[in-house]
Amino acid sequence: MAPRAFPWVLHVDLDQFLVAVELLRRPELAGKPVIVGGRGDPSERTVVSTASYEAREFGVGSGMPLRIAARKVPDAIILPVDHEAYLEASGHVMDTLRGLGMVVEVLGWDEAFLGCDADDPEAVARRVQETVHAATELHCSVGIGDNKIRAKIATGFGKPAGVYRLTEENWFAVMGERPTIDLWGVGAKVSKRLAAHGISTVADLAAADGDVLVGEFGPRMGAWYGDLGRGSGSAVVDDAPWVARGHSRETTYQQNLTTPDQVEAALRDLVTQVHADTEAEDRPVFRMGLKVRYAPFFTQSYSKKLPAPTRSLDELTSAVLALAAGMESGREVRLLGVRAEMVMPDGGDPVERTPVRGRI
DNA sequence: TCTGGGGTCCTAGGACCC
DNA sequence: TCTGGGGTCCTAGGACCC
Repeated sequence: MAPRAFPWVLHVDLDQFLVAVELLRRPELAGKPVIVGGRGDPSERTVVSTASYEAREFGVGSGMPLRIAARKVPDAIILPVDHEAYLEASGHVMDTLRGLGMVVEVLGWDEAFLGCDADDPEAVARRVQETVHAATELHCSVGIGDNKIRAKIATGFGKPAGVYRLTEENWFAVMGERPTIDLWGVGAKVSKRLAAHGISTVADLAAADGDVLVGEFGPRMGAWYGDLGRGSGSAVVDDAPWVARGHSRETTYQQNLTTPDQVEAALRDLVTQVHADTEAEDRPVFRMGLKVRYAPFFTQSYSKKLPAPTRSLDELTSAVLALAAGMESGREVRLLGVRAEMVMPDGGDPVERTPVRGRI
């Protein structure tokens, strides 16, 4: 169906999704502090993907080094990330949502926007929760908004397993006095830069001088942040399948790489994986990128457009090795990443998307 | 405390052309 | 000998999200 704007947007977000999927096959872990991350080994360099609500009580959350999480919750059950299982559960959830006859815009493994025409969106939200639970035994929270921004932010107030409505009516009452970092798309860096202009709250941002924002962040992002402060945004829901612009593979090595031979072998391995990912989509590659993190934590990236789009592993490999010639010698390498950008399926330009996750 | 992996989009500055 | 302004393409780096 062609994308269109809806009077209501519902944002569906599965509660503690990775943990919830694990609990389905290990119900005896319910009620315990469960952490999903890496290969399940807290001695490795990795982070928490999802923590159960019980583990969050101890201050553990997504993105935290697994080592630290294990220290905070000594009796936590730490499980490895099982992509296949989550992908399958995710597909089941998304199919269930489509089965309701609604337009579904998938945002990630565990969340989606739904277009809603009904007069009583809360009733629809409850029906979504019941249907998803009946089909998958998974609980979700639902945010209701008059656009995607507000729907997305509303979900946070509904967790867990609740429903919350955020519209032009209550935007400033609910969000006005909150810090800008609570907005979707404002992180630590941007909130600090805003604060330097005396912009601390959402209401401050909404009232901020557009010229100040544009001066600080550029024409597009400046305008974007102003709109974000006012909670204004698109209500278009688009169920067109996602087409990736590229694929990348990266590895943080448990022991830093120290020799050029180790680096070259690792790069060849990564290029081979990326090549397989692009071949799986039958799409030629037009640009290759290389990311290097030197110890202790300094990142550099390089990229180069190829002379012509190609599907040859040899050509991708030589391109990456050529980029690697620009690496600093004699420094220990902590992470390597290889990225391939692919020609769009119809050969045309990629469709324009907007700043937050390219989706709103 | 020590920081994953896979994505997206935006901005700035240099090169190059007219 | 010293020098404009505008446009586009390319690359590096930054920021954010799940």
